[in-house]
Amino acid sequence: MVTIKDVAREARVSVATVSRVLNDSGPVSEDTRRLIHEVAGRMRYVPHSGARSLITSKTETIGVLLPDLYGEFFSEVIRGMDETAQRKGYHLLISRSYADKDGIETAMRAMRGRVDGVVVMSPDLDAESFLNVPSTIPVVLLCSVSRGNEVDSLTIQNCRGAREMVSDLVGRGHTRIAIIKGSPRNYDAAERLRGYRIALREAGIAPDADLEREGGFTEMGGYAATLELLALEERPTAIFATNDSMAIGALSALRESEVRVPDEMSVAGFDDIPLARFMDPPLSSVHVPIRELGARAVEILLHGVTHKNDHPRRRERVSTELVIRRSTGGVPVERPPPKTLNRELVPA
Amino acid sequence: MVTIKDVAREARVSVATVSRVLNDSGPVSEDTRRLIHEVAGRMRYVPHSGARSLITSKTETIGVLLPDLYGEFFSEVIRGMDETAQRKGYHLLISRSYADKDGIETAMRAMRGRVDGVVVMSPDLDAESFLNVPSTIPVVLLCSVSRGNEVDSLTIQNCRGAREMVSDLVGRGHTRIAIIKGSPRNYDAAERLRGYRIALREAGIAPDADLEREGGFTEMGGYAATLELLALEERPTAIFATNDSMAIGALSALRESEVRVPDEMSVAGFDDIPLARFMDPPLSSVHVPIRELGARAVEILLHGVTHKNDHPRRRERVSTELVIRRSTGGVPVERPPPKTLNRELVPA
DNA sequence: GCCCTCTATGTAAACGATTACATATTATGG
DNA sequence: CCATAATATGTAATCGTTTACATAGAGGGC
Repeated sequence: MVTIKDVAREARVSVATVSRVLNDSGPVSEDTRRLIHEVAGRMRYVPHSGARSLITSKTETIGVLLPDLYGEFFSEVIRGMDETAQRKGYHLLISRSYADKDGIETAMRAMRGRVDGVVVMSPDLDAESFLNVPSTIPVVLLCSVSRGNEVDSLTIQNCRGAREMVSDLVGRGHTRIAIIKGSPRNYDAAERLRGYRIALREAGIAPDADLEREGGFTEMGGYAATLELLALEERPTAIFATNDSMAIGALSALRESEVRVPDEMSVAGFDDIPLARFMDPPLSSVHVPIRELGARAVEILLHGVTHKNDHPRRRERVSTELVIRRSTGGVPVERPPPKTLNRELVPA
Repeated sequence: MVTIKDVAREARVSVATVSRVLNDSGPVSEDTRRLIHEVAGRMRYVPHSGARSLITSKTETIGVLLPDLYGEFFSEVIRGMDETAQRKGYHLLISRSYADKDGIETAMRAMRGRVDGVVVMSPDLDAESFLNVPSTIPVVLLCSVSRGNEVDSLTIQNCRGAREMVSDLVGRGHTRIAIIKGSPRNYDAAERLRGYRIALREAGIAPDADLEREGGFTEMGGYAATLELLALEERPTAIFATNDSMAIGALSALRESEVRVPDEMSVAGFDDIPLARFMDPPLSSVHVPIRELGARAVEILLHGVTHKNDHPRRRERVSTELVIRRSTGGVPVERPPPKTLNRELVPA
């Protein structure tokens, strides 16, 4: 592998000069500049990023810690992250970690010296506990509960979104509204459940434990939960799945059971993944700007990076938007999602 | 940030001893070993991976070059890669690159010194041309045409899979079978189209240009292409979409046009993404072991890494399997996918 | 008591870049 | 024509590790 020394030797100059030419730093005569470019090109010299980052202490890489890589939601988040990261000249080092504290800590250790900052997406409720290792590099907590004021955080307006969706169902005459929850240890899931309960209370509808099922955020889970709901003495007339994967599972179960949607049963999801509008019937959902979520997380992180992690901490929450399609009795109109990302600061 | 020197000073030993303890290399007395562990733990010392990899010339990271991060297919591939990579102690550096030669070259340069090998997934037909930069690090070409013998490659049995699916449609009595193609520059797309044409020829069905539409591998593209097909004088009775995203778009268009599936129109996809079986009706598809594909790519790459890229090159192709569900008139039976990955060596 | 072999530790040279500082050359101004 | 400044280049330290080699002491066999 050809190094800067090889280039210097071949061009009969010092490594310093080569470095100066390649980085456009310091004065170099036009002749040597041309010469070195020619030699470097001919020798196919490629700088060793690892070596460079050791001395500059910038890796131009940001780490991403994910709980699991599953489904279109994550695919879109990563896409958003990669887009902005790349635009700002950064790379993405992705690591799926076990959601527990140990897993996160191990992963964080492994990232030392490889990244300039980390986006941690660990919906697990006690995610922040890994912060007893006060990290010197910037961290953005994504979709996680954040208690302390050590790191920046970015979350989804889960509670409000869920509440709006359930209220909308109420407005359409439903009184027996079931929910398919995610894991109780999952922050997003917990917040969406909270929104559901608030909406019911506001509508004066008594909660019913039979109507709260867990689906683990997977299609299969939503499918199974729906079959359970259908087996109830007194069926619900609407199902609010707390993410789209489960809603898709629900639709599948309803079709197999020959329950017509939305005539006999309304179904709503959460996230509004790109697929949602292609479902049968098109799925009502709480729109989350998924890509922008990833993009914004990277932006916040890079702000921390440029300020050497010595900046006032932010706590942001991105807005959701109700998208009513046919699965809850809406009319088939597609409005394009808003161009700008609506977000708000969350008081500590 | 605390370095190995700090630990050495605090423990009153040399850096060499600290290094030996932390890596379990060379003899160290039990006393010093305990001492150093204690000190390192107390000071929260974390080795700087960048510095280490500079001297060991192992980064324990593998690069992944993707054409685009879109949909469940990529999400699953990455998942498969991450699983095996992590199991073998490697990280994933992911980069979405413009599919052209320049883009790949730039991305490859940027990875110098950051990774021990690269999985390049560039379905673009002239992907391998970037190899005029004879890379010294191992490369695995994933889902790309590979002409030379410079690198390992792993592909999908596209042609056979497509051929089997179309033959199956023929066997069910269809003679007007449309195809929704991907980009002609896409290797997978081209091969699937080839399989379709072979199957038609075998069945003695004359090709019909009207029945070949392009959908760009997206839901929207499949949706639009289907509307075009429905507008034809003489409609097809079956649509073979060359990936599931387009098939989902097709189902959506058919439903809106009130064409019943499979009674009036059969629909088949390719890839068999996890969602396929939850469609309405459940989507017949050519099953591709997506996660295993990613996993196997990493395995092949790591084989190259351990052999310092001085190993006989492999050219593998993973088998597909026909999965007939209701969208082409199948009966609703779900068989679990095979546990082991079927693959074969491809002669050069 | 001597030599050899272990074991435990330290010293210093890498790895491949960047960059502060020193030095040599040329240009400018009086 | 000399002092000074500007330009061009080289030297060597540095980043945080690993590791080959050197050294020192302990133990064992003769």
